[in-house]
Amino acid sequence: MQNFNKKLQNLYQEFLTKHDYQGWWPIKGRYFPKDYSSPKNSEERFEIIIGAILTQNTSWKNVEKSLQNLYENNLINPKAILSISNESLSDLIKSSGYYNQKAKKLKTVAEFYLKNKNKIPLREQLLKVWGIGKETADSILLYAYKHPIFVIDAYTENVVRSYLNLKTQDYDELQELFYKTLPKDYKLYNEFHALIVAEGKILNKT
DNA sequence: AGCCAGGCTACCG
DNA sequence: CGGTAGCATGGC
Repeated sequence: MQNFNKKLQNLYQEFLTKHDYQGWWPIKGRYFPKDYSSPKNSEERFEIIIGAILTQNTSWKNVEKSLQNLYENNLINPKAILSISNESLSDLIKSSGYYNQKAKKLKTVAEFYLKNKNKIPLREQLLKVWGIGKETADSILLYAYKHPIFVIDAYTENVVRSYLNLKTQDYDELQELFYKTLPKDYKLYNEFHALIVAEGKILNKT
């Protein structure tokens, strides 16, 4: 077990050397390596939340195009999202796929965001929102609210399996692994998850 | 020309 | 309950 902890901690350094700082979460298409200050305001926070929805089972490349469309129409704020029709909204986010579902999800999230204005959401509250599951909730808590929450995704499962020879697919179990092993530091969790994605992308091709 | 991407919901047995 | 079809575009 001690050995396992050490392996996981070493993996962070290893990936950092290999991939360098990732600069997550991107704001307006730009990454800021080694800068963990975003979101700097409410608009950036809402942009991250929108991105977290749009990227569900979808490559970030496709999401960027949708976000660009939303900027151009001044839609990176909850009130604007709520005032546009479902048809127009889904049209703007078409490149992200599942656009009918996601248009609805964006509205549900916008409503939640307005209702809890200036409040930090709890994980259990986020999970009750239609369209937000564990990974999206955790991404929002980590990247939009800087909470020390470790995000688990398909890449994480893959990386843990190939580097640590652990083959669980259970979200909670995987998450617990990281909590038991790493200090609760949101910058560390931010970088580590981004590095796992960088590594996971390579892993899938080989 | 398939297969997959920074998942989630609804429904099935 | 656990398992899975459906959602849908763009890139490789």
